Amino acid sequence: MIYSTELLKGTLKTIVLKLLADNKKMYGYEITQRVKELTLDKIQITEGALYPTLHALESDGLVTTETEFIGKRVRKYYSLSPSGKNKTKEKVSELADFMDTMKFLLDIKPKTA
Amino acid sequence: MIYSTELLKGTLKTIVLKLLADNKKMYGYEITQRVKELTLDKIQITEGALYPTLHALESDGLVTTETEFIGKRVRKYYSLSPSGKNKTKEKVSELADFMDTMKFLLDIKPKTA
DNA sequence: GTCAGATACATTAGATTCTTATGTATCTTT
DNA sequence: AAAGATACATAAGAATCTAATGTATCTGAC
Repeated sequence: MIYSTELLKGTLKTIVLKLLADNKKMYGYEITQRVKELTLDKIQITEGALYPTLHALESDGLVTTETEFIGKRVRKYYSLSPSGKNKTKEKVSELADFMDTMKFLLDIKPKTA
Repeated sequence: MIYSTELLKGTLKTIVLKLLADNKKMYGYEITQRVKELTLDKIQITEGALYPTLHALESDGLVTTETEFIGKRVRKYYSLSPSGKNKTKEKVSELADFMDTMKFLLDIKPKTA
């Protein structure tokens, strides 16, 4: 199963932040591959979604970047800033809370027969 | 806590379908109030989001409607069609699966120290 | 009896966030 | 030499929400 695309909406930023919190520094392509691998291909982050997200995180001051050259090819590493670490905790706990709420909502029993 | 709005995206249709599956028939305003009540105000469905969603479900043949008059005021009840019932099962199980995947993803441990 | 707040429908402009497509360039494997 | 993987990026369009606005009726408090 590959999830219908609208489910990912709103969770991408949190996923990226959490991965950076766990891995110190990562680059864009690596993030797409890691997510694909960890979710057994169920979640595939497209580059058109990822790069704008990374740029937004950077302009919000949540991540910092450093560029490396692998041969002649550029590789741009992203790391959490201090405020990014705080934001990650917020977003992860918000999402966890939201998922609990949703689980409850999807298990509710009838009120009217 | 009230969830940041982007989280709701993609889950609204599923919430509505599930409520209809559990309650046979409901009207729009009732749905907003029920969700608000069940989630202790954490999720508040706006009318601007709900009504277009209900109309879309209807034009997709997933729900049927019947109009009632309460005094002079119109009340429009929505009920699941047979295909709506199948769709509900699909969407609920997809969302449940997605949430499991997300929980795993948000709990992952570092790969690189 | 009137006025505020709740009930109940609906639409629209604008924001956000994604997909799909496209572009550029390098590296690796056959 | 060519195909596929690696690696960055942008842009047009679709989808889905918020916030604002509109209309109208009902109810309870003063």
